[in-house]
Amino acid sequence: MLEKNYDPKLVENKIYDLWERSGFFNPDNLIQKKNTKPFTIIMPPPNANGALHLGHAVFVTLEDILARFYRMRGRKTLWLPGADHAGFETQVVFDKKLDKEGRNRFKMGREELWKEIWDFTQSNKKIMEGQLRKLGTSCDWSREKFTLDPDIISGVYKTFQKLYDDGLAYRDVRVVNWCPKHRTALSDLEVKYVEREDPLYYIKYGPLTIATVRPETKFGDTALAVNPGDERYKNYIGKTIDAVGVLGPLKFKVISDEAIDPKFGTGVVKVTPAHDATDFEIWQRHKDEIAGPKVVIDEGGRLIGEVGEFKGLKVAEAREKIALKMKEVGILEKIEPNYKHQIATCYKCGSTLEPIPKPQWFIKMKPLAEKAIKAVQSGKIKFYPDRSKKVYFHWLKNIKDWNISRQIVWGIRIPAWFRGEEIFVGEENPPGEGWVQDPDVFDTWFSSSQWPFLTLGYPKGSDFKKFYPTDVMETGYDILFFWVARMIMMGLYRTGKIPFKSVYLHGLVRDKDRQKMSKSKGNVIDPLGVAEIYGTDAVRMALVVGGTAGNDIVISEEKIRGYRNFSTKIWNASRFVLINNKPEFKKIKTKFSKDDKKNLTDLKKIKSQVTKHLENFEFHLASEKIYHYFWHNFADKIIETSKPRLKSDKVIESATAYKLLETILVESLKMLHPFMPFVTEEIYGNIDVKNKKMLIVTSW
RNA sequence: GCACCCUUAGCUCAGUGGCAGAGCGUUCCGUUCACAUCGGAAAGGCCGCAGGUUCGAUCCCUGCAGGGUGCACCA
Repeated sequence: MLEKNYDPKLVENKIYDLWERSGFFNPDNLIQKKNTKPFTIIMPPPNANGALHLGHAVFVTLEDILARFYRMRGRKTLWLPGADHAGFETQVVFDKKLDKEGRNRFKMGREELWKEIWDFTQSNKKIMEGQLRKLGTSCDWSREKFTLDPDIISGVYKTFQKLYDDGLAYRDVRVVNWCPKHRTALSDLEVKYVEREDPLYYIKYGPLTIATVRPETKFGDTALAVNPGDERYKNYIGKTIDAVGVLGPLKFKVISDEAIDPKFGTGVVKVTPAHDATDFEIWQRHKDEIAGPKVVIDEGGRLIGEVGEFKGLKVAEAREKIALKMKEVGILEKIEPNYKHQIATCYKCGSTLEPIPKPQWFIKMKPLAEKAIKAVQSGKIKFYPDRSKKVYFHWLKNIKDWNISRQIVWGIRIPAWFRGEEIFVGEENPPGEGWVQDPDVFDTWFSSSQWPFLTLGYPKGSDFKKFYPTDVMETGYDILFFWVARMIMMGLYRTGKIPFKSVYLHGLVRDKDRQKMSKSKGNVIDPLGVAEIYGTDAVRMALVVGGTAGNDIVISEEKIRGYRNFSTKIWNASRFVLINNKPEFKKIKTKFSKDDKKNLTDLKKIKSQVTKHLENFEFHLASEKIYHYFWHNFADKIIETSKPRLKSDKVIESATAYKLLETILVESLKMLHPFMPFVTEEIYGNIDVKNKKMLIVTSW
């Protein structure tokens, strides 16, 4: 019999243990219903570098709803959990930790650093696994993967080798997005553009004047450029002009290039191939005429090379001093003080990125992107919300090659070796002497892009044959490009098949004033903390109701409290039903009245609506419907009107009333189970029904 | 600059080509009843603005305004 009050603390751990020991999280222990296929979700592996936050609770809830729903519908359900080593992200977290301890990764050996981060992630991973359990995650722990498992690394190597052999992975020197603080290159997606006001300097180059916000790069200039159609400068094209530099006289060739916008500034540009990506490309088009990259800024953002007295200065300081000097020399024409422009910054630390030339590994994206576009256009992969595919197309149609080299230790080391001009790529060490391995590691997202098929043991694993393509990829819209698009590209490339049939994108979690949650604002809700107070079921419900695909999710403690009240309601209504059961009812043949039958028809209707909504990933509609039905139909009306009947002297009357309530209760618990698994399983365990199994595997 | 989204009750959000919805909040009433972690009731709306399509538009189309997000970029 149910206790007077529902206490999640007493119930949740016990129920989770029961589920876990039952083996039902593992599809191998489930019975497949006829004419159905397995149902597969690969969990977005949380980063093993910190505690779970509400964003994790969102994906756990939505995916757990799907897993439980399809499991109850008789499909062999695999929800495969994992953890991500999260290369750069973890490196940054660990850097901060080292900083607090007064240490620095640049002063540590590779092995030593690796070992420490390994231990750090392993202990985080363990904590995270416990937290996932607390949230009710019904995933198959026996298949859990880590992105640095040997088989995963081996698979990543094979993919890289295939890309290399197919000419899709190549090594090249490019001006890359360089973070001087973290001392690594970043992909274009990891660049955050912020608006800033800076002085715009107009500088004389002999007879011509250029405008720039970066006078400190002028030591790296190798030419001047104008638009070929610009009448003003027609006579200069191809000529070499004499100019006064801050360190003495200079000569520059004037070239013409379409990339120059005649309407901007003076229409003349200094070409600095080493420190500007566009200028680098201009140089590549004019290799015969002008000199290439002349590096004058180093990896730490300090001036180096032929920079005279400015050597060793940081960029910002050098800029001011150079401006003064230019004024002295008489080549500073004017300064526009508040020029508004966008600057590239590191998405993690906000440092201004320094474009510098570096040899890196790139992936040629166009051919991969075309197939990924087709897979969605043809409808093989569906997006929820549908509109997000427009964003997906837009990105893929304008995609640039992907820099996958990172100059950090934490990650999968690139399996490439160099010997002079020779390059060797392969899983095994190269034959012969004198090879040096690339010290760089892969961008984490490179390995993540292969997650769905590698976790299933591609190409030979039986799981791959059974569970691939997976059914749903459920993740946040903020990683549509980082992860989802790349998984589609790499899945198609490696396996020839789509990695998943549906993509469901949830939004960011915001507080009740629509603010993003952040530690500095002090509005962070710890999912485990509120689950401890109000119960996991309440937190899950609060995350689901009112949240639609692709839109941000608003949550507050009040809302969670509201759904705590709902679990109380479920508990008490169930308790009422169960205390009205009598042993003799079993023998009574009940006869439902007209009203009873109508109630049962209504129940059926609700059930089919909830089913439809879940099939369509309309979690908010399904949860609202069942919430409303249980509270305002079942508890408020059906239970209330049955009270006199339950007290009736005629056993057939009371037995029928009871039977009706029990029937509706059982069906309601089933419908509620995916959303609120703990309280429903606990109550179900106290109901005396025929051939009872655990609710988690009771037929929907 | 280009793209995408949003604008509905005090707040946060659902929703539909046919009388406008929920939660929270507010106000009032109610505790020997499964439940005060509750029940009952009420107040509260030009569905952003202007056109168009339609018998009928909050919903579909066009334009505008305000807000948000993404992508790109001119030195």
